[in-house]
Amino acid sequence: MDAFYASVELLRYPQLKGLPVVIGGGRRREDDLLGRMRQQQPERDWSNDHLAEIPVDMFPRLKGYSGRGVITTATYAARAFGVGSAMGVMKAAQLCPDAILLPVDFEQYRHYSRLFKSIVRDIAPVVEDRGVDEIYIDFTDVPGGQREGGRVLARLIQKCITDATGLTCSIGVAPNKLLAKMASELNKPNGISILFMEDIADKIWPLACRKINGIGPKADAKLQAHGIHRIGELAQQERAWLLEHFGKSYGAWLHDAAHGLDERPVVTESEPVSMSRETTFEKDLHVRHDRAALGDIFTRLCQQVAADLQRKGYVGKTIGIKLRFDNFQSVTRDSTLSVYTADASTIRQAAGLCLKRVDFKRRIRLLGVRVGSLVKASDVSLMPVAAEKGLSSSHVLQEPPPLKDTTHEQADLF
DNA sequence: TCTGGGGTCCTAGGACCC
DNA sequence: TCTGGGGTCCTAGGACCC
Repeated sequence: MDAFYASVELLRYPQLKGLPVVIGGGRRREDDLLGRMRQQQPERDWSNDHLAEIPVDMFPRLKGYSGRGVITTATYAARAFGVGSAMGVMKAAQLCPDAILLPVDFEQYRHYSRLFKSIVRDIAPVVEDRGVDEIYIDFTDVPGGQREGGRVLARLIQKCITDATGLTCSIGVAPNKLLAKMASELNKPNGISILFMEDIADKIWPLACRKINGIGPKADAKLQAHGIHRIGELAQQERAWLLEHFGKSYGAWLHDAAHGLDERPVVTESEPVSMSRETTFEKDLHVRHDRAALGDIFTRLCQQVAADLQRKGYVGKTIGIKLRFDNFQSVTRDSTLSVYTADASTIRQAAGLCLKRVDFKRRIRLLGVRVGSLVKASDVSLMPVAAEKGLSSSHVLQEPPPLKDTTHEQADLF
C-alpha cells in the first residue's frame, strides 16, 4: 500500500491532500481537533462527520513538536523534503517544519489493512501476510493470472482496492518473492511493474545492494567496504568469496539474491512465535529514583502482554524483558518456565526475576516484556490428568524450579 | 533537539543427555 | 588416564523487516 498510514489519514482529512503530512511522534497527545473547533465555533456541529471541514491551519505542525518519536509514514509531498520513515521527528522538523504532524491510529490502519487483504483474497486466495500494509500474492493458479505477464490481474486488484477503500497500492509481478518485492518498488505510487528473469541485468543490477530485501545497513556497509555498491557488482563476486566473507548461509543467500534466485513459497498461514509490549519513556528513568513509575509501567506491560495472549488464545513459557539504556544499548534477559501461561501476575513475577539479572549502570529509556515459545491455549488445555487432580499442568509435566526464598515483593526490582 | 513498536530468524556457547 | 560424537534446549545478542 502506498504511504499507508498517511493515506488512511487523508481519507479522514481530505483537506490535507497534496500537503506534506507525516504520521508519528508520541502516542498519547491526541490533539482533539474537534474539541478545539467546538471552542472556536460553538454554534456549528463538530461531530465526527465533520472532520473534513476542519481548516488546514488548525492542524499541528512538525515545528511545534517536542519530544521523542519517529516518523512512521510521510506523504509523497513530505518525502520531497527528505522526510522519511524511521526518521526522528525532531530531525524531520528541521527538514520540513511546516509539515502537518498526525498521531498514529493503529485501530484505523488495521481496519483498512483487513479490508484490502480480504479484497485481494477474494480475487487471489493464496496470500502471505507481511504486516499491515504489505502482502505477497501467488498468481500462479489464478485464472488469467498469466495474461500480459500478470498485468491484467494486477490492474484488477488495484482497481478493486481503490474502489473499495480509496487507497492506492503498487504491485510488482515476478517469478519469485524476492523479485516481486523489488519490482513493486520500481513504479510507485499506484504503479505496476512486471519483471522477468531476462530483465534482471537491466533493471535490477543497476540498483543499490540495499534494495535487496534482506540486506540491511550492516551488510550494506560491509559490502561497500569491499567496494561493492550495486547488485550487479554483487552478482559478479565469486560464490566462494561471498561464503568466505559473509558466512556459509548468508554468503550463499547473497549470491543467489544478486542473481534473482529465490525459492521461498508464498506462506498463507503461520503461528506467532512471541508477543511483546514495550515502551520508550518520554525521559530516561533511573532504577531507584523512578522506582515507583517503573514498577507501574512494568506491571502495565505485563498486563498488556497477558491480555494480548488471552485475546488471541495463546500461552507461552519463555518470559523475557528488554531494556534500552540512555546510550541506546539494549539488553535482554529471559527465562523459561515449566508451565505455559498467559497470566499477568505469573508473567510479572518471572519478568521481575529477569530484571534482577541486569546490571543497571545507566538510566533506562525503554522497557519491554515478551512472552515466547507460544502454543495455542487450546492445545495446552488438552493436557491430560492435570485438571481432574486439581493440579496445574506444570506439576504433571515437570517440577517447577524452586523459587528463591523471596516474596513476590522482593522478587521485583522495581 | 538523534534514534517507535512489534515481530522473525540466525548464531554461538554452554548445559545436559545418551 | 585426559577425553567422542551426536542431539536438544536454553540464553543473549544482533540483523533485519514493516
